[in-house]
Amino acid sequence: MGLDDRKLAVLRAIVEDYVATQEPVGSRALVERHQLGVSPATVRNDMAVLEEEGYIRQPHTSAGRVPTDRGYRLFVDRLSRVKPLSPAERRAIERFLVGAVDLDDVVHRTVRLLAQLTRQVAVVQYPSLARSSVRHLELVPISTTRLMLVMIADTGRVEQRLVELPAPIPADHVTDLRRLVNEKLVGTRLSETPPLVQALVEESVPHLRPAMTTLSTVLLETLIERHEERIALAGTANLTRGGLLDFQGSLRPILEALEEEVVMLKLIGEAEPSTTRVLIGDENEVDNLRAASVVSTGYGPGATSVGGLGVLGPTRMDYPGTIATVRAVARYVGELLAQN
Amino acid sequence: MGLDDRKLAVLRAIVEDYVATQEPVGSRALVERHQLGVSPATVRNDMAVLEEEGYIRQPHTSAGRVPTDRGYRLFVDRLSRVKPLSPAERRAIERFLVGAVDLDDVVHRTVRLLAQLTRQVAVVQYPSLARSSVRHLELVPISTTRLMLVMIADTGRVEQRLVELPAPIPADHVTDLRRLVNEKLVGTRLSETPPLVQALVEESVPHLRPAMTTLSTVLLETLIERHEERIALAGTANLTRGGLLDFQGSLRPILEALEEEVVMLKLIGEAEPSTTRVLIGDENEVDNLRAASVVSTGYGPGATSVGGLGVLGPTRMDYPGTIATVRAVARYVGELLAQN
DNA sequence: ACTGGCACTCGCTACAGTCGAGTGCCAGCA
DNA sequence: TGCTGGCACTCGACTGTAGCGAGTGCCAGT
Repeated sequence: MGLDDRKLAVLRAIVEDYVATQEPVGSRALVERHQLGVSPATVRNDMAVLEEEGYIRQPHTSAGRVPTDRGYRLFVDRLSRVKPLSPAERRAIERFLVGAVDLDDVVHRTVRLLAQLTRQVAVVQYPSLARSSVRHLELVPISTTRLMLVMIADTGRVEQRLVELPAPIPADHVTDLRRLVNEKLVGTRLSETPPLVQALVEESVPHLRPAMTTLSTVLLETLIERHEERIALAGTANLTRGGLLDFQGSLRPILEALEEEVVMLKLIGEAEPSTTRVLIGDENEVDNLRAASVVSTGYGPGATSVGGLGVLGPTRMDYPGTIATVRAVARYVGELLAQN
Repeated sequence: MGLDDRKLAVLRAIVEDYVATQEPVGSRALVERHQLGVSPATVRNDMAVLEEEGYIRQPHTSAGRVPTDRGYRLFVDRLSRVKPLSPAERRAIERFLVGAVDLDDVVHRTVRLLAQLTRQVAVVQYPSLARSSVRHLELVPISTTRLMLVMIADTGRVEQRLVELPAPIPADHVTDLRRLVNEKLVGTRLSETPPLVQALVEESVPHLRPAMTTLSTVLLETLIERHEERIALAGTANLTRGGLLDFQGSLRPILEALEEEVVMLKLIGEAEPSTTRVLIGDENEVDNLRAASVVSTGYGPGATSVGGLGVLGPTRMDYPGTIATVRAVARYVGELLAQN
């Protein structure tokens, strides 16, 4: 059953009105506020079809219509017109991101900016270690049997781990270790590192071997295998806008999901910079987020993504605006990273 | 006007019952559930006095009594009996904190543990840089005009900053710089560092001077002056327990306050490890938190605190239990830090 | 000084009635 | 065939009333 142009226009109008007013929209109001050129009765007929097809529904018999998840999906895919950012927004983005002193700062500023512009919850993934390469490895002696291993990645991420050595080790051995690991590993992607680390242990001279073995274990286990992904959150207070109407009355499941880093990573950590992913309500695999929508994309210095970012909000959100903002912010962050 | 022992016992009973049931408590219920040895009528007289003195109040004329902030204060100061941790809780704390791989991990585990045990929002401040001393400074060349400065503090904190040099600098100069700053600064407290950094610039040989000047600026401005404090949060979903009855219906102000790092730092970043601070409702200077209570303390490897931690919840909280848990967690974290 | 008894208050719930927004359907018209 | 105006109908939201019951304050009695 095809939907003709007018029916699509009706759906678009319903989505736009409902997003704006947060109230079920009736046929009369619709023809008043949009130039549809037909009477309310005609609109009602169209609405009946749209409802039959599952794009809209009635909360109660005597109420107006509300888009369903499927309706939003159609809207996003075929009906929404791109909404260019306002100059003010562009300026806000630029102003916000200059002057960041380090990666942490970049990520924090970004996530706050995104929350502020979209007025929703923002999530930013730190540049993924798996997609970073090693810029430098530093070994700092803490005691004779303890080293602090600091890894600096080309994305600016810095990770540190405590290494408990099996036996005391003199300072010049530490220097040797440092030289060796840097020679072998600098410049390699972390995801390709394991065989190199393995080789490092096997090739090492006997007196360094025990220390090198422990060091490699730490490297492999805590940095590479369970590659430590991280995220930053902001704007949770925005969940309370629309006073409990969104999210069917309880923020609890949303707040719980937001605290699960693994869940959030899965949500935002997939897309390439060029694509924007929109997950609407039910499409979400996380049960706790069945009442929410997520708009996410990747960011990176070039065409490949080093991390994801996005926002989470009620299914009743301004998709075109949100998508535009998420894209713009991701692009700016990518440029910022490219400068380093 | 003095409150005799029985009136205090009545207040204690009211607080305990209200905290447990979340419902205004009447005179009949009180005598049934506590061994007060008097009749409801007598309790009513006592209640009238307590109300006159501002320790309890009636939500409506025909309802039971509810403690006021002042009532909770009296309860916390004079009436609560210390509640020892259950063995299960002790075990949970130990289990949770072993196996942390680095400081970030310690902080994250701690904040989650605290949220889980108290079933409220937990806040943990990272060890304050101002109260840390320098363990090592590393300079990693990014390009000929860019260095990454990595500072490792004795508390395990690692901070990095990008340094844009005024002119290209050869590799051996970087080595010199690294040696110089480490010689002068390792072991000093960050709060005492400024004159040393100043001296470093003045004493440096001419060909290092420009680079050293920039480096010192970064050190002073971004690490020392606005000493970067950080916090970790967990358990925001716990705010939704007690379904909107706490926090007078809106989580918004609470969520907003939680996102303001400055606010949270002020709340939890004061006390010494030995003392526990309890701020009840109105006592809170932050307007957004007038409906909440905060229990906080300091933690550190020794007797002085390097950071604060605490929990935030409704004024109607289990103070004795929360205080005990916060103290215990702080002690364990202190021990953990002392081991490094 | 405490207690039992009693009148009183007032929030909560249930129920009935009204209002109005919005619908579905149908006959008529281009 | 497709659109429109008209009309009966539905049902949620709101209002007002009444009864219930938890809880209180007060008072006279022990």
